[in-house]
Amino acid sequence: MFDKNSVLYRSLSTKDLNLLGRHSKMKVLGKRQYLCEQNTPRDFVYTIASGCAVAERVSSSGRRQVLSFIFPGDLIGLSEQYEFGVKSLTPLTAHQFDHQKLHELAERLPLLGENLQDIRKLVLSMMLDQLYLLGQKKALERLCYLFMHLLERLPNADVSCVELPMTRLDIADYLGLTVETVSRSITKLKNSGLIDILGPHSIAILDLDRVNQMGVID
Amino acid sequence: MFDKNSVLYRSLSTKDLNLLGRHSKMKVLGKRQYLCEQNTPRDFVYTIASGCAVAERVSSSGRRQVLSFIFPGDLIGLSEQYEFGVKSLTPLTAHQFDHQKLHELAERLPLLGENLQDIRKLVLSMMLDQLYLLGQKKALERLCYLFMHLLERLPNADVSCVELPMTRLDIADYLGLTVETVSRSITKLKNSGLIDILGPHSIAILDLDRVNQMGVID
DNA sequence: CGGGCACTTGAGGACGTTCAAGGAGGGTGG
DNA sequence: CCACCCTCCTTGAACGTCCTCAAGTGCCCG
Repeated sequence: MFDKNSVLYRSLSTKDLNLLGRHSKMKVLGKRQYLCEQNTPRDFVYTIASGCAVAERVSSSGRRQVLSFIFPGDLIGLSEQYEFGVKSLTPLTAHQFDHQKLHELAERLPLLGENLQDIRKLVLSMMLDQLYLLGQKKALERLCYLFMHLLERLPNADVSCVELPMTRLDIADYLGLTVETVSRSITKLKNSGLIDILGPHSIAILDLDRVNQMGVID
Repeated sequence: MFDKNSVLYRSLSTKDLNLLGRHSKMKVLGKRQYLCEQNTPRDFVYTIASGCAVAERVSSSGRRQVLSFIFPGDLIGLSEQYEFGVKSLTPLTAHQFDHQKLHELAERLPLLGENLQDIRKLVLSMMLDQLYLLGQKKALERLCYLFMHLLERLPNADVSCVELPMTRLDIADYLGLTVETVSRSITKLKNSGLIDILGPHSIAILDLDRVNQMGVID
């Protein structure tokens, strides 16, 4: 039932997983629907079972920063309040937990508590990477970072075909660029022979070394 | 002994503070010295008693992202490994705790544990702000954000005089800009009458409303 | 007093944005 | 099933912001 790749469920016994299952509810969303909305009190915690989503922060002036793309296994809702909205990119299924219950369970199942801690560390580490990305890297480098990131995180991605479940606008708002710059940069990467464009929503990575080198954050 | 403004010590009884004090050691640093270095295993947790510091991440290519400016009361070292270096900007004093001991104490003192959780939330929230800042805001807006931030956080700051304990390069690396852009933007803010430059390391905020409006993140 | 570092300012250029237009795909209703 | 529309993507041209390179000034510290 639960995705073994999820950090939340890692190392848990079948018994523990069943216990978790009894406290979870399945939530199903269509395309471009909100799993949770910005600035609302957190009621539930979710783990993504299938599909992709985006965590976004929209200011009153209308500008939007995409904080993260979200994939199967990921956990949503660790902070007290939803400081950002989460919107599905594809049809999506998620396991819904009452956050109070989950923390009670974490007290009883030390492994679960550890997993929650690990998730917090992962989130922190990813955010540090993104800060470096936005502060220091150029448009082409940012895109290479994204492609490597997607290659790692998308369930069915491989070098010969990386699906892009998000729009150019989502990418732009994630990388701190405009749609046009994203589009032009992708074209430029293709013309340089680093990637191939298989369709508007899928690319192939032709020169993994160079894409990786341009994208890495160390 | 301990700064009451620090979130870590908030609400703690004198008895609890004394208990903490018995497990802490004073650490004293000069200017521009490392409290902890990037990519070294975390051995200690620190709270800043006096002085300012900067949390920075330097990549192998030499580019540097300043993650945060650090002020009295702030806590350093919650993550497993130092994912960033912390360097003093001014002479600095800090309370040093063994991180193992601190977490044991947090088990025994629920208030302390809560404070640690609150700090994690604050850090997360500040990082989200900074992501928005770097992804969406322009140079002038970033500077206004910094000034408002310093006004809130610096112990002795008020509208008529905000000290800047960091160099232009620190500011540039924090805001994802170059030294020259920072310098020019400060001049531009002065020429627009939003601020006054009292010296290379102190400014006055003349039009608080507009500076705030340009800097806010919502 | 000298040297070095930090800060400022200028000129020119690169990178990214804005504005505008055109095309391609997908979904809906006739 | 086709026509239409809408959204998304791409491309071009002009512009603006920020960066790079370079020079000059001021200040702190030895």
